[in-house]
Amino acid sequence: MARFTPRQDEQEGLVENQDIRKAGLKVTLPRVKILEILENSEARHVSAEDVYKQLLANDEEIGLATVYRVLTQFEGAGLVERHQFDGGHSVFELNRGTHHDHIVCIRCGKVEEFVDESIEKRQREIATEKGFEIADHSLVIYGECKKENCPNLKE
Amino acid sequence: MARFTPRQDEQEGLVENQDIRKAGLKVTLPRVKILEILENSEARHVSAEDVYKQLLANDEEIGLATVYRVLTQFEGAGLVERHQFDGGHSVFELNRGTHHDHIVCIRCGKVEEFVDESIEKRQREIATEKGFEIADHSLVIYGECKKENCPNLKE
DNA sequence: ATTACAAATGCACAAGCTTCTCATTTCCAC
DNA sequence: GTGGAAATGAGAAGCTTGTGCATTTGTAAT
Ligand SMILES: [Mn+2]
Ligand SMILES: [Mn+2]
Ligand SMILES: [Zn+2]
Ligand SMILES: [Zn+2]
Repeated sequence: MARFTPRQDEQEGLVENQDIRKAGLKVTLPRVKILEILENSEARHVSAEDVYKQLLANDEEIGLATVYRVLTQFEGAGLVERHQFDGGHSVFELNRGTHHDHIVCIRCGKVEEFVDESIEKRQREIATEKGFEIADHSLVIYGECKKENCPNLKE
Repeated sequence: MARFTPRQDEQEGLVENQDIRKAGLKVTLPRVKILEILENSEARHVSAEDVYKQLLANDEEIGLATVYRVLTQFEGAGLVERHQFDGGHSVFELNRGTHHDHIVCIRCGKVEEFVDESIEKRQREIATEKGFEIADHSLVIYGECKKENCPNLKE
């Protein structure tokens, strides 16, 4: 009966297992579960602690150290991106292949995304002017979202 | 002879003592020394640890906790600005009253500054589009500075 | 100059986030 | 199925930043 049992990744129709392999990493249960959480989580931008708490809620016995290790490896492999919004701790999001910047509500923490080609272009020009070979950039706008939408302002 | 002894701050021709007072803070030796370091330090952008090490080098007996406390108070008073470049720890710089953004060399850590009004304007427009009341923003370009200038690339 | 008291400091300690250590377990090529 | 390298879990440790408290310092009024 074992002969016709499909492998788990085929069974569940997941594409991410191949992504993990492509990154040169062994396909382990923690890595698969963490990737699932990144895919399915309500919030697109999550901290390591957020991922860990989700794992606990799903009764997965995965250590916090592993979460940090795996997220860092996924970052190195280009599977996820790490951001450092003000406040010190990192947040991660699945790399969907399209660059974007962020606007964050300083009251409720909501994160929205945007792309502006004219800003991108000016950044490239500035780097060139300064003699820098640009590798990356981080643009975060901080503000207060609309009062009627902001969960931290119901008075 | 004491009658005609000028106060120390007049004696040294420093303007910052008044700035500290204007912020509603007592003019204490640690605060004066820390402000001096921010004014005179070679690097415009320094970490709390950098400031602390400078103090030690100057034989000042000022605790690291005081450095953090004072820098945070100066930030609150608008005397200094705090930035969170990638890497986890904060860097501080004297507030010279003019907003600017930063471009950082990922090899040697060098920081240069720039202002681009078209980027500033687009940011304001994007915030408005998204229904955010803009409070602040952080734009950092990461790249590699010119090889002949980069101290971490002499081969 | 002395006094008087709130404010600030230094030290030790603690919090919060992240990384490391290492014994044990898991994946995977054979 | 087995072997062995790679990965994990649990906890300790590291790093930056903040706090509690006894002591010192700055300030303004004597
Ligand atoms: Mn995003
Ligand atoms: Mn600057
Ligand atoms: Zn909000
Ligand atoms: Zn450089």
